[in-house]
Amino acid sequence: MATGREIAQLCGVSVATVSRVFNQPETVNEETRERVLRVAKELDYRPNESARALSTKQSTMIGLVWDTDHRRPGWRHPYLQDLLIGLKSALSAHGYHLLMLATSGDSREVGASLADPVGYVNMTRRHHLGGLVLIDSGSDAAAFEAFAQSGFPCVALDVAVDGPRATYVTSDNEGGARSAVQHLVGLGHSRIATITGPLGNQPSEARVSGYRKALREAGVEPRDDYVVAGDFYRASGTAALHRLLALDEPPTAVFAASDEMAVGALLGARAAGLRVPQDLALVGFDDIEIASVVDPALTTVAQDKPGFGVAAAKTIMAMITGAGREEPVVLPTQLVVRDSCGAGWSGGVSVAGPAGG
Amino acid sequence: MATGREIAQLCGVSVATVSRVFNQPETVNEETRERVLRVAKELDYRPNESARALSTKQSTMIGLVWDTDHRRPGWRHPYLQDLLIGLKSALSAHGYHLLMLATSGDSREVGASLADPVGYVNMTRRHHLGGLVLIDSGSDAAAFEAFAQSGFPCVALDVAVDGPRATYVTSDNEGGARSAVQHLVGLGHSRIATITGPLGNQPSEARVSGYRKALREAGVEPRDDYVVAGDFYRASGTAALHRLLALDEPPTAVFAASDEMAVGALLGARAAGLRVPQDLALVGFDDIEIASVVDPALTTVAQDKPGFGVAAAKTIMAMITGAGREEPVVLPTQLVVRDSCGAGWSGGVSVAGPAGG
DNA sequence: AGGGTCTATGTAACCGCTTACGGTAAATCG
DNA sequence: CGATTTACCGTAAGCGGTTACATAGACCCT
Repeated sequence: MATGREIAQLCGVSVATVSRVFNQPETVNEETRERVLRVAKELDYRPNESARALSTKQSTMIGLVWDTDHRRPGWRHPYLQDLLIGLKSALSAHGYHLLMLATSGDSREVGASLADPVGYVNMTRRHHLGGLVLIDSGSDAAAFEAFAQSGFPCVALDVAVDGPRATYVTSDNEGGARSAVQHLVGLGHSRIATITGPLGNQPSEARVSGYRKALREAGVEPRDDYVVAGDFYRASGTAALHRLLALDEPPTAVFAASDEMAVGALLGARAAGLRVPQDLALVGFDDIEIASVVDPALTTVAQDKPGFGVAAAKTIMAMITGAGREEPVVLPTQLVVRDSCGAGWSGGVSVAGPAGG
Repeated sequence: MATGREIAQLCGVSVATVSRVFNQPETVNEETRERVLRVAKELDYRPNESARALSTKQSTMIGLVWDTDHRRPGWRHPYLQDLLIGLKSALSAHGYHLLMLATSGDSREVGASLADPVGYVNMTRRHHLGGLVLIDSGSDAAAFEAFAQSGFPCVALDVAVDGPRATYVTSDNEGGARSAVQHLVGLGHSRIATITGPLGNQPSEARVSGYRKALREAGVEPRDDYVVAGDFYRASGTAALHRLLALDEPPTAVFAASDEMAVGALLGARAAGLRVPQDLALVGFDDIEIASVVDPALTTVAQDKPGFGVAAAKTIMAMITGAGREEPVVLPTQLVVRDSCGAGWSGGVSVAGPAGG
């Protein structure tokens, strides 16, 4: 591998000049610059990033902290791929790269052990990463929060961390849920239940909140027995639906806080002999791929999937470049009306009277 | 940030000894070692990986080359997440990390321009990566092949590259396809068509080959008009099915080379008024999530998704550690019988006579 | 002509770690 | 008991860049 020194010798200049050619081209004479560039090309020169990082005390890498939650094995991020695409392309534009990190081992605390070679806290310091993008896997919120306080540039996804140089990006979960429930109300439903995500999960809480808000706005008093907790998994959707159907006054519509749970509820409804949407209207959240292929196709609240990645990248870059923190970004959601809610279904909504307290 | 020098001073030893404590602990006196470790812990010391890499001329990072194919926008890898999970965990065990790279810009050739800061060829050299994992995105096969010849440790997924230190991991595509078609034959079908992946794509070719082999083994002569090309996308499955149905003697069963296309075919069949599996049996490939939720649930050939990542990680680590190349690994597939093929369907298979040339 | 600017470049220190080499003292050997 | 090995550790030379500072010439001004 050719080094700067070799180029310098061949060009009859000093290594400093070679370095300048690549870092502050305007400070070097045009003729010299071209000579250096030509020789560099001939030698197929590639600057050594390690040497560079050592000298400048910063790297062009940002860490992506992503773990499959050990407390919820089998859990998959609903749109990791789109997220990565957005993240990667936006970062590339700045010449930055993604290093995949884990919350492994004992590295969960900020004062993580030196021995753990793979935890993100460790890696951040060992590699002088420019910043961190934190994907909430459900169990790391507290550790993320602590890390954010350390003053290191980071942006979390779907968990509202705060810190001197920390911020987050999330969907308008409340608004999304609200529009979903409003849609159901508009179709004539008043007995609307919801299947929530895990307790303590922020998007989950926000969706419940949006659900309640929409109900109140419609003059319907939210009922506690219509709010049943799930965990975003499919099976919990089925279980939750069973509980709802066992109520004295079962709901005529259900808003599930994830598409997976909505599919679970769909399966449960079918097993219970209910037709969707005729006997039970269903709306989900996420707009994962499955939503459009189940039968009936799922009405759902779509998130801006690549937008997450792009927003995260832009925000982290802004924080690396400038000082201070950036404002949190809240991405808009969009209700995608398909078949499971009964809108446009020729048979009409079968139950539901006018809204009334 | 504490440095090795500081530790050395506090301990009254030289930096060389500090370095030894972390790299060749057995060569330093136990008492000294413990003293150094204690001080390191107190100072919350983290070795600077850039300095380390600069000195040793190698990093603990391996590159993951993954692009969404620009020729096929919207294409998603069928199981990227599982792949990443397997890859990451297996790599972590060796203290290695994943750096996400792209085939961007003019970096497609080995002699890529120095100016391009993000292409994988460049990154590999600039960062002294330990090796590369190449995910076939459909259009990079030739570039991968060229790169593999360069002697750099790399393992490609689903594309058979060859080189001094290159190998690949893939599924038993031929065997998988064969078992799918055998199953169809076993159900009494003889007019079995296939919807293939893109021409030139290796897994696609292998699946066609398995299809033909199974047919011949069953004494059925493959017909050219029963082989229609798709591109792995859903829409191409629908289009292909239309063509098949327009034949004088339409098939009674279809093996699609991807689940996406199988779903497309399913939609097409439904639109054409055909019932699946009664009027048309359908088998897919991949076992993506969607496969189990469509109606009827898709019979398909499952790939060992996390196995890809684990195998890739093991292989690349073996090549980094030792010299030379590793043998390609071919992962077994498994036929997952669900409803779309008509097995176990009480109505039985409606068409299909005994196999006959 | 002397002083001040500006431009272009060289000099050399430094970033933090690894490691070849050499030295010292204790242990082992014939 | 002198010679040789062994265990342990320090010295110092890198690794390949960046950059503060110094220098030198060209140019402009009074």
